[in-house]
Amino acid sequence: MTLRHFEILRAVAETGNFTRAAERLYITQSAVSHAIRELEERAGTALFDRLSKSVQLTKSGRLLLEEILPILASCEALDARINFLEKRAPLHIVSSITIAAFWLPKILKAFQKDWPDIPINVDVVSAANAIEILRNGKADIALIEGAAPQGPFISIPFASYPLYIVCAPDYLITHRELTLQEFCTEKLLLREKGSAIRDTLDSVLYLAGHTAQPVWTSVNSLALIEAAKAGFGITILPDVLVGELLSQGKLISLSVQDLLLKNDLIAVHHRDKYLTAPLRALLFHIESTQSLGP
Amino acid sequence: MTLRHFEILRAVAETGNFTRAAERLYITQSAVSHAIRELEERAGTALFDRLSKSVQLTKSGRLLLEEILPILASCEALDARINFLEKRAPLHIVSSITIAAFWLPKILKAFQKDWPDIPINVDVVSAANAIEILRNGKADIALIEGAAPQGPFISIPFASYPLYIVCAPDYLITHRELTLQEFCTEKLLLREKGSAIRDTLDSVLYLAGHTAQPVWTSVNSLALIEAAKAGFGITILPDVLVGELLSQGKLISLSVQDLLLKNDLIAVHHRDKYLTAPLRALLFHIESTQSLGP
DNA sequence: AATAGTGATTAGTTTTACTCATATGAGGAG
DNA sequence: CTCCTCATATGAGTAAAACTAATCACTATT
Repeated sequence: MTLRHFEILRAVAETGNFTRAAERLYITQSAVSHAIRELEERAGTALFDRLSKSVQLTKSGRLLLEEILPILASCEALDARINFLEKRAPLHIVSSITIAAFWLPKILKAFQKDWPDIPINVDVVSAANAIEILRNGKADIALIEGAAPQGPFISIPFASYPLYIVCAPDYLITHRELTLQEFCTEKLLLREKGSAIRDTLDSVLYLAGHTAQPVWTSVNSLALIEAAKAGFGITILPDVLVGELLSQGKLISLSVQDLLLKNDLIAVHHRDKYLTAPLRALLFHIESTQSLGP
Repeated sequence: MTLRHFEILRAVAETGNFTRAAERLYITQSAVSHAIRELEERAGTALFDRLSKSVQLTKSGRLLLEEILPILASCEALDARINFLEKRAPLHIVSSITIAAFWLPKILKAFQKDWPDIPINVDVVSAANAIEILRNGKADIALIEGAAPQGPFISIPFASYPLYIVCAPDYLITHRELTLQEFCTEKLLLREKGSAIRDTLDSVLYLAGHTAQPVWTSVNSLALIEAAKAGFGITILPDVLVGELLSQGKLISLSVQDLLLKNDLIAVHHRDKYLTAPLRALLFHIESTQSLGP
């Protein structure tokens, strides 16, 4: 009992004639005869009465036909859509806050011009969570800041942004060029551990034998900006967030010896996960993003 | 894209493992691998991500699986019922009035003991109509009285009943044994042309050079009985209808030289129509009916 | 009686589905 | 680090299935 048998049964029922059913299916009458007989043997009863000039469904045949018609219809509908499976599968993106705010909108706008029908799902999470979600296969791609993660992943750097070490103009400070050691003794307003900026800072300090002991920790960069503006201390933030404040003179920029001044953005996907055409297109748009980035 | 591919896809999705899917289906892992690849080539995208120890449906794979599950379920439900197609197909019987009233109840009761689930449909029609319905394939079997019909039919005589020529005791008549000619000059109360009794009578008279000119014609034998009881004339009726009245003396029996005294009952079916098991059983019960008949 | 139109049958061929044997690759254990 | 286990992939060969070609048998029509 295959779909083929069902197709042949339907053709015979519709033409009332083995020979014409065969012509419609581009096979020989003999093949039709075989197929119907196999079905009849399987059913244990005749499906057609053979009249002299035509065949006619028996009651059993009619019952069977009624059952197979919807099955055939489903399969044919499926067959028509199977080429477009990818176009109906949603893309799941996890992204850091900053990338989601400043890069992702442009990327997705460009992507959706090419693939307007792909549903897109964005989750904003920390870098560490992003990788975990990727590992579990719950997302197709992660856009994070910082270093390429260990594990079964493929990382593609696609942009970077400068970081500024800033404080309020009235924040009391001896010089605008600090050593690492001096920096560590200042009042530091920092992002939480696990965030790209903080992790990079911590590792640089660790290698130099220092430790940052922030007076203020926040998961939200905007809170750090406000704290810095109010003169509570020194913070490190992306140019996209503080560029305008610097030019307005509401914050001033410091420099610290040997301290990183930029953050890398990377797109990460699971090594073993198949790249669908839409996903490849998305990656292409991400890679083309460097020039768009601030 | 065959049902087999769908079965394999489902097995892999459920086990998350080509090898175990193969074991479940009693085929080799290689066959599973081939089948999945064919589906993936057809779909133009991966359906499973190959992880190191297992495989996992991609989003496209999940979409496809959702579509094929109901199809597979329908096919399996069908497969379970296909053996019993005959048991769901109704039998369509056409029958003459007399047979329907006096023989059919016993026959159907016996039949339904063996095949309790077969729906049965009885239409009571004239003999001529019965054959026409049979010719069009609208009925499976006809139970009629009279001669075997011409055409692509198989007729099985299964019983016969005596006919009585009767009139009221007070009906004025010279003798109780009439010649054909005398009979024709009496007031005749007869069934309509096309009925078994009338057709047989007419043909006997025609061969002897006579014609019946009834004073009363009815499609309903009971009306003829009442007319005869009231002394309107002579009628010819089956023993099952008049036997009791004769023994009560409300009607008396006459004899007519060379005139038929019995009617044959035959079961007729179309030569080209397949005999299902239930239909064969019904025919068997009909043939066993002789002894049951009155 | 000849003929046209139909399905059935059977032997042979092509195609498909599957197996067998082997390659390949990722993890984990010694 | 190498070897072993546990996976899938691949390719050649085989068995099974589907199909073809040729012919038969039957019915109805001319």
